[in-house]
Amino acid sequence: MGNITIKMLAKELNLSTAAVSKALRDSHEISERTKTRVLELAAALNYVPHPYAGSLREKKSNTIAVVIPEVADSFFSLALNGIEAVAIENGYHALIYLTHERFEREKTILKDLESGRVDGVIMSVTMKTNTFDHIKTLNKAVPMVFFDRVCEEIDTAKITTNDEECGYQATQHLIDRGCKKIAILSISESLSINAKRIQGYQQALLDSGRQCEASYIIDYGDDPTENFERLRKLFQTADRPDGIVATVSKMTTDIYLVCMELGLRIPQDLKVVSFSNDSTVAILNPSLTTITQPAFEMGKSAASILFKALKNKYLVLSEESMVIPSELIVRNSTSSAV
Amino acid sequence: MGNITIKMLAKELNLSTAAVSKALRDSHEISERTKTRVLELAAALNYVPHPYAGSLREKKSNTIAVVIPEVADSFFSLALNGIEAVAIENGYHALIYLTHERFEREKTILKDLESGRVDGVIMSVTMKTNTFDHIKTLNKAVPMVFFDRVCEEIDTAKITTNDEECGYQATQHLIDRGCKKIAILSISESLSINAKRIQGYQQALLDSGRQCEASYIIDYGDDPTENFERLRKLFQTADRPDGIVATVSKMTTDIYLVCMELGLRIPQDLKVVSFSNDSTVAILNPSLTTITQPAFEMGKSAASILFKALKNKYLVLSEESMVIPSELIVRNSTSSAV
DNA sequence: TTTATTTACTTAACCGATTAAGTAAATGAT
DNA sequence: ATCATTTACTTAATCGGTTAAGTAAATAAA
Repeated sequence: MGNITIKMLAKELNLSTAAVSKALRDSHEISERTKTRVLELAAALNYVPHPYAGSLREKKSNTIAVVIPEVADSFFSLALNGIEAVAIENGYHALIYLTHERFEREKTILKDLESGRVDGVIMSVTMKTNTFDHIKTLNKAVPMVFFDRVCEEIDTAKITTNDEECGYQATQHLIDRGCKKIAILSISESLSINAKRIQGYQQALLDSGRQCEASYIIDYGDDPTENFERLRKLFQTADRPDGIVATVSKMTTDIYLVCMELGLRIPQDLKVVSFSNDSTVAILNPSLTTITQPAFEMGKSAASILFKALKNKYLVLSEESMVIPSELIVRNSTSSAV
Repeated sequence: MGNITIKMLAKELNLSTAAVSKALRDSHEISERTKTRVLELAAALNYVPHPYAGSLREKKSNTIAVVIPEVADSFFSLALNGIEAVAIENGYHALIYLTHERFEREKTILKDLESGRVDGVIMSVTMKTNTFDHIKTLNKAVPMVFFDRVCEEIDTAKITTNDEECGYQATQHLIDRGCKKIAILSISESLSINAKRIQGYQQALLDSGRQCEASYIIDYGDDPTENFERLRKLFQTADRPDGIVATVSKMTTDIYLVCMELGLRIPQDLKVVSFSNDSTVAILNPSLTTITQPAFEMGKSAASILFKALKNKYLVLSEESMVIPSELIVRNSTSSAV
């Protein structure tokens, strides 16, 4: 587009581009008179410096990348809100990349980011990320901060919540409310947060003198119909669970719908706890007991730490990792007596 | 970061940077032997071209900006999904800017975008946008496409849904289900889509021989407590409505909560229709009758049209506007007999 | 055999900004 | 009055690519 450049300002004012550049940056080498002339013309012509010219020269893009699986998910959209807020504060721009849980896409995106397009990367890996060379390669070129779905193999800052403890808490809560057979829905083998939540679940069962039956750990995959069927089957067995932990928000809909279909009552026949950041949980029928993650704060912290690293290149990112606790919010889906 | 550049490849291969550049772009001026040598070294050293260098020369950033009020909102997050999908397909990158409904922020963002940072802009204005100079100025420099919250004053492509018709449909549906006193929650005076929804509401009332009472058009603002209070007051009057249309999703929670608090039963005492793209509406108590917008498709279309314009600079954007209809999905919040 | 053309490069300019180094004029110091 | 310093600029190099224009050598045409 035919935009105003420094060259055009210089010509108009009979100055060199260097003088104009320095005037705009308030250099002591330029007289007040000239500064005023430059600033006035720049304002009049609505001059906006071209960001890529400066970036090239300064080797600094003032841009970060956010690589996440999905944005139509309360957790990630809230986290993105937090990231963006901090980015703006720091005069940075945020490029967003959605992997849609596809490993190949993640690889392609990270490869592109090696180019110098961004100064730093904030990311949450896909459910399927099980090799890490692409991440290691990028991490050599650009500072990275992980949040939520972190990658243990990379030595950098990781913002997580207390997943294992939450798995424990959720399960313990169901035990406290009288559940005997507690199931858990698992999203991905390779995801560390998923593994931790399940570890917490197993520990809670063990601590209360129960056994962990593998058949109560249900895989929840990509295929919605299959997920639904799997739940329906589970809920129709003689040994059907009387308590269930959903490790991600979107599982909740299926649980409620299958219960409606089969005539199972929540919480009388089945008590439900879900990891969720949805604002509608309070008006579900019954309202849903949740483990609510500090999504916004996690995004904010991830971004803050990244900017700290960008300002201080001697910062050791791996020492900046933090764990922000989630909250168990008890509602009616786990009421004991009704 | 110390990345591989064309200069380094050139030195290593005893070639000029021009030769390397041409080899990488498969120019006929370069011999097969040399191309192979270049390509092999580039692959071995994991060369990724610096995007800003090319952008500067080509005056093309391969980046678009998405300016929206919020991302923690089902409509916008789904739309963003659609936009991003099309961007990737076209080899483009998406910069995201959130206005958080703040007019000043919108102005600052648009000003920055005049710089040449992006090749095009997709946007949905804030609730408060009531002057348009900042948009007009940007539109002179960069092609823009509006979606959902469009700006009538700007002559360019606008992707909307049939808002007026939907306001009519929602209201008519409540009339059909026997409602006598129908209220509507309004988000913003200046927002054209809001105005249209309310026009549809008024038309439906008129067409069925009723009067439109101003007291049934409720302003819903920024302050959550105030919104809640206003609803509570409305529902406590002798003349309280027996039907209500929520023009945005987040109002639903308040309606349900106020009803719970006051012991009003949905749908017996109050029937509710909401504009919403939330996936949880089916498991609310009672499940919520919605006008569901084609959010993903709107995002996709907006992006497709923008890229069409980027490929063909003679395209007249204002002729590409389109209206994608929403869908009334009847659920239990508007059941007539119970 | 001589000239024309093609091949396979290199040189140099450019995109828009920044900045180190150079310079002429004005001011200050001795 | 002379040299030193400061002021207020300009020139030129740079970031990492792309490309128009130039060129030497090889091949083809007359």
